[in-house]
Amino acid sequence: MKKTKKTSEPKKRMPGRPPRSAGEAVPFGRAQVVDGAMKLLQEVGLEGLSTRRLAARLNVKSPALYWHVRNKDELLQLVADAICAQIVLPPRKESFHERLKTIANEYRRVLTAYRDAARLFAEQPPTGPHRMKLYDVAVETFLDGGFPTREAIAMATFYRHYLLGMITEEMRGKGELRHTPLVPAYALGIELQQMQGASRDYPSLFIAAKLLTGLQPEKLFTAGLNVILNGLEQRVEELRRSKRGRR
Amino acid sequence: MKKTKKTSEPKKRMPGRPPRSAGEAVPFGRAQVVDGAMKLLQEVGLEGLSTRRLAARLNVKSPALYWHVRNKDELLQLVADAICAQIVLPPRKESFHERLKTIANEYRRVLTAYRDAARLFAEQPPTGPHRMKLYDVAVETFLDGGFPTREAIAMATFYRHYLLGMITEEMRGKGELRHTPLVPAYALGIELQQMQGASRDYPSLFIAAKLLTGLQPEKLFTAGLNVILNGLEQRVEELRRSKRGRR
DNA sequence: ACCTGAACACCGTTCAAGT
DNA sequence: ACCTGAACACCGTTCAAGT
Repeated sequence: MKKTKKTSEPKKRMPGRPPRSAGEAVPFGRAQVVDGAMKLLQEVGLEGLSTRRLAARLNVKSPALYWHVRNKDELLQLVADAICAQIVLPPRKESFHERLKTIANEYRRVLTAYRDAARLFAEQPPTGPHRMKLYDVAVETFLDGGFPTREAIAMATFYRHYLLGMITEEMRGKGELRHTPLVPAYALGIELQQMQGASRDYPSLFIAAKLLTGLQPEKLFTAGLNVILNGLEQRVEELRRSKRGRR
Repeated sequence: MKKTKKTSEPKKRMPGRPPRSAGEAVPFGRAQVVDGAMKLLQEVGLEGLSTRRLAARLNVKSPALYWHVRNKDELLQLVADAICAQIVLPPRKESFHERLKTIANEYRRVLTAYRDAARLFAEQPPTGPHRMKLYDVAVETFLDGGFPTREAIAMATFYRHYLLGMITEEMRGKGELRHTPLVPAYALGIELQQMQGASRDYPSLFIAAKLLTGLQPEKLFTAGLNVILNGLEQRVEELRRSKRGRR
């Protein structure tokens, strides 16, 4: 996808290319567009990220973007892939369990660093070289773990959803989102507190709402992570047993 | 939320209300708006569901909607809640394991019946009485399972994300989405097949891409479900042990 | 090769005005 | 109480035209 087809991109600086003369306009390529989009994302969030705003930020009229990028969707995928590029993949020699753990922690490390990144990842399919490589490594891990192919790809996908879900939840109420009107989880809690009849209609939720502050994200993340890792480990053993039984 | 505050709604048919005379315009309330939105959702999907289209569908000018509904967001939440209303909650007497299982199966049963429902649920926070009740029951289940409050609400949330993730994936390529250009999972697979170098760059993914057809959704769903259920069960026992150890 | 001007077909929402 | 007309401030995208 990087070196194959994709949108026409300024040629890779071929030998005979004329050197840029002194007062020429700032070079402006796909990289700057993506970079600008990432910064804009940080500032205004996923909702606020529009092609027109991005153009304005780059001191350019909005149709200009369409020279560098097919459409908004491709732009978002490029942004997601650029973020994903920072994820460090686990070496294959690590164990099944360890590999999944480092994938999880890396996911979290990188996605919590960018505003709305988890939501972006959830919305955009894993196109783009880095995301596909990550996907590939995940599938490989499950294959190495003994999962049959179909199940391996399913598990890699479910695992991804689970991680994104945990990270999304962790990001609610976090700094980056505080400008947003009111973050759902907290809003829910506050609403519940004010809502007469809440303690009758939603007793457990009402109890929980009181504890919405003072959450310790990492702790919950590892708790959640252990749940799925243990579940997967159990499945691995199950598969191993059934294999051994067959021969 | 139903009987408390919320947007002004045609009064609950007070005693002295004048009966509707013969040739009067079709009664038109919030219920019809939500109903129309659900039908429109089925036809055009989440992307296509705009307030203006909905208005047109109801033979009304778009500002008219704002009498019945605060804004588009509230409308979407109402739609989500209406769908959620069909989920049958497990009785409390069932075991932890059983309750989570029926929640999962009900989720799947209902959400696969509506186009883009899983995505709608993932995007919209669980406001609305039915979704909150469901949330409440989930938290209750985890509390009954022995989870401390903070962990209970976290697990209920993670569990929800996991289920929505599985259902979302199952819906890719399904009938309702076939009109859509090309569904990501399949598109990915097809692209991979055509992509030269794919077998080198993404070997595991490439292998898996060949098997993207012929998936058996229910099978994968239960496989995925068992993973998380086993993981949770293990955590329950862990909590039980540590409790017993403390006294 | 890269950008602008002008335009198209849409959005969500507000608000005064009608009935 | 409920709806319309007119308008506002936005969208994403195309396409001929400029340089």
